[in-house]
Amino acid sequence: MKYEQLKLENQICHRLYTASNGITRLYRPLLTELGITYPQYIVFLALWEQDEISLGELSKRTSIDKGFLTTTIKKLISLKLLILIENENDLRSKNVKLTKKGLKLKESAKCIPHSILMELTDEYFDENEIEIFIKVLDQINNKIKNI
Amino acid sequence: MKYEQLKLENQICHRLYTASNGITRLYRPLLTELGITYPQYIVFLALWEQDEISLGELSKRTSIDKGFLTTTIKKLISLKLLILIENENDLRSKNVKLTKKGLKLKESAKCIPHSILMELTDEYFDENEIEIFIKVLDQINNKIKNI
DNA sequence: CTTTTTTAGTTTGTATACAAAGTATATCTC
DNA sequence: GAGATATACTTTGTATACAAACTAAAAAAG
Repeated sequence: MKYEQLKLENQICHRLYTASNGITRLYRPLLTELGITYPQYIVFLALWEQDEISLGELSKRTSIDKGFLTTTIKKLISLKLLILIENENDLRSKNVKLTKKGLKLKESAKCIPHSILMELTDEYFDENEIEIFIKVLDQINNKIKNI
Repeated sequence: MKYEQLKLENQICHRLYTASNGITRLYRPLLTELGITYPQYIVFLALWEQDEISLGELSKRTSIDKGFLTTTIKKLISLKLLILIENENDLRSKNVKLTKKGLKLKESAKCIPHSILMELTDEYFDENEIEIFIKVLDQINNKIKNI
């Protein structure tokens, strides 16, 4: 078959693209309850783990593009969930800091990972296969992280 | 650990999100040469396989939202790669049809899947693991297809 | 056959993704 | 320490993703 490799069915990338979009849709109603969106949630996951990091560092940890991160942070500041703090040692750099409201959100978010897991897995998922799935995702991410 | 499940490192979804965005970035330069974008490429993969299908059918096959598909098709029509044909039996429905130019693009696209594979796999990827990877993606997609 | 409901596609509004150009500060080089 | 270079972040422009409201035609129900 001359064009076998162009068949949609044979594109791992299309499966990945569909799955990623779908998972974001799965999160949407849960996150809407918290008043945030998926990439905003990713920002919070990073900050709940370590607060007061620079925009550059936050971009690295979340893999969210710096340009889009600027927009996202601005939005979260307008929602009183974050503030930006100037770095005295380097006036170009700014640190992101959770407000009390932003920190409190963590309590409401606690149940989200479990809820998502439940929605995804009333069909049987094999533990070992999930492990391999994660391994391959990590290989891909490792391969493309500098692109 | 009370919040262990909120750690970014433990989010399969974030890995998936990063991988999907990264793969799209990987395609970008190759597709730019053809003058198209990633979702446009997905539309072509579907049409090269079967031409003259309705917008609804195309949306189902590509998992591209109908609203966005309307925009995408309009763009591709302006690039003279497609045309829309009225369906005489149902005036609500329209069929998408490749132009000669759109059909010809297939020849230039033929090498893309292999190029992407080469870029991704100068590190070792295990055949069996890829198979499991695809299986899990299919399980996820199957689970969320109606959301 | 008229009314109701469903279906196919479009439009609108908001959020996301990201390349590329721009601004300001810091660091390096001589 | 003045000029060149690099870094941190912002802005701009275009494309993507998608919910929700809308339009028009088809199918179903009465």
